[in-house]
Amino acid sequence: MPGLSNTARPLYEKVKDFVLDNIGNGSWPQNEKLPSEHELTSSLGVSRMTVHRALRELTAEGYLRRVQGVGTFVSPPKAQSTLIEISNIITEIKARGSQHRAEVILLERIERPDQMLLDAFEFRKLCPVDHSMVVHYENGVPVQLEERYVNTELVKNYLDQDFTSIGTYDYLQHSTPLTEVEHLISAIPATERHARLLHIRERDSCLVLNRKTWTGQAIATVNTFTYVGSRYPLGSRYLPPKK
Amino acid sequence: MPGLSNTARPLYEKVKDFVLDNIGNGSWPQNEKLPSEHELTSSLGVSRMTVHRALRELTAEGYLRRVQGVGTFVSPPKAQSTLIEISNIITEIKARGSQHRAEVILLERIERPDQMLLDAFEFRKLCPVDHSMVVHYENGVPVQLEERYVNTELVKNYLDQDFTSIGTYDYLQHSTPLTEVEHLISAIPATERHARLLHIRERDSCLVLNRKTWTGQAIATVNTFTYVGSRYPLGSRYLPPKK
DNA sequence: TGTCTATAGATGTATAGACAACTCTAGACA
DNA sequence: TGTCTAGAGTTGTCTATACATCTATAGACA
Repeated sequence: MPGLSNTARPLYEKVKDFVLDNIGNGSWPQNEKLPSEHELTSSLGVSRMTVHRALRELTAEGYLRRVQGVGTFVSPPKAQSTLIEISNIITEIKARGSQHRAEVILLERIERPDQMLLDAFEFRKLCPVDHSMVVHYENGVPVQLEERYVNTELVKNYLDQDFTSIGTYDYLQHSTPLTEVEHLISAIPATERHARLLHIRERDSCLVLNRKTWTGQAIATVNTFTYVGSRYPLGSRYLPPKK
Repeated sequence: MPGLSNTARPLYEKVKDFVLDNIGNGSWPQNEKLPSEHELTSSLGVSRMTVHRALRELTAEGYLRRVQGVGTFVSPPKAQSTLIEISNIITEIKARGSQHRAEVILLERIERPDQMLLDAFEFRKLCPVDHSMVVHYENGVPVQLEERYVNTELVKNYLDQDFTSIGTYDYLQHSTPLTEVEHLISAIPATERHARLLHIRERDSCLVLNRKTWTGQAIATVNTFTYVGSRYPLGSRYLPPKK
């Protein structure tokens, strides 16, 4: 019982607090070897399974590193690699209390993709591609140009959906759950077309989020989102799980 | 034993696979109520703790939603909000096999910050700020301008560290573990200074990652990274935990 | 000196059982 | 009819125990 707080939390949470405290106040510096599960079990007066669960979760959260047969160690502090959450623009606009509207600029089927598209899809054999462009407005102001290319072999009836109301991913998620995703964020100067659609000047800076989706071997979609930089930055906030 | 794979994985992993399979092939659609732990226990022939661990981890990973006293349900598919990992540029350059070099452009102490700085730090009382600018090179090509403002009250001896070799965060992490972080990604046109330091043209598009760090109430740092968009995009790849 | 092996010690997984906490509902009761 | 209550069902936590698996090392042995 020495060291464990007496608030009404589960025991394994108290053990986690105990460990985080020791890391936080410097008692257990980086790469320090923790007491073994057995030692913690007897010194804290809880069962080994409880200690084990606490240490396992802290490991999953990045605070500890465990090596079977050796021991448990304090990990170097994280957040030198940090997570950012990219959310669906429709839900985000609504979450901000703004009004959302979408406008379909283009819907077409490309029967014979050019070389650039073929490369992007890593095609082995030729296959038609569906192409869509949608502009999203927040309170009447255009904030995002969304461009999608979809492999027709993998997603049927892509062009039939309602592009103005459905979430970016919802359609694909329903048809093919558990896919792989690749993201790439970059900055580009606005082309003449960008400028016209987003009400900005040519060569203004745009934030581009490129998203590729896989199912098995073949690539199903390439989505490109162009955000107007200053109007719509991507953001996130990380709060450590410390209570 | 019906339904569990026979590869050499731990049992709770097999149970997770079993659940993910049923979600993936549509047997258990969105919001479907899963069999209770007791039912899974007897139908799969494993103990309840094993089932419980599998379901708990799948819940933490976002696949399930559990309500005490009611049951377990299939969550709507995730990845409409997706995670991106931002890594330290030094380690990333080295991971790509390139050579890294950094050049200190400026080191100064601002005794009386102007209004813009005061706002960024949300200062209550006046306090000097340390300011640094470093350019990072990959194989001799400038790829990033790193600008930091540090509250001197919270981080002592900031200007004494070796800016060219130490990781972006390492120093701060050592002195103050378990901090809060806020990120903002945006795109801006290069100023004359950017253009000169990064060997690009004025008004070229730059990717900006703004990072604020907090310890308790006061803000410790505001970091600004300017990536040259096309040369150094931010990226990530998400692979579902399916084996 | 070098190599192999047995072993201690650590973490990883699995089980059975018990109790706690929460939700919903059928049925008692006014 | 409306309200309250007891209970069944479900998930959450905790313990005690056992065995598996991995690692490092001390000591036997060539």
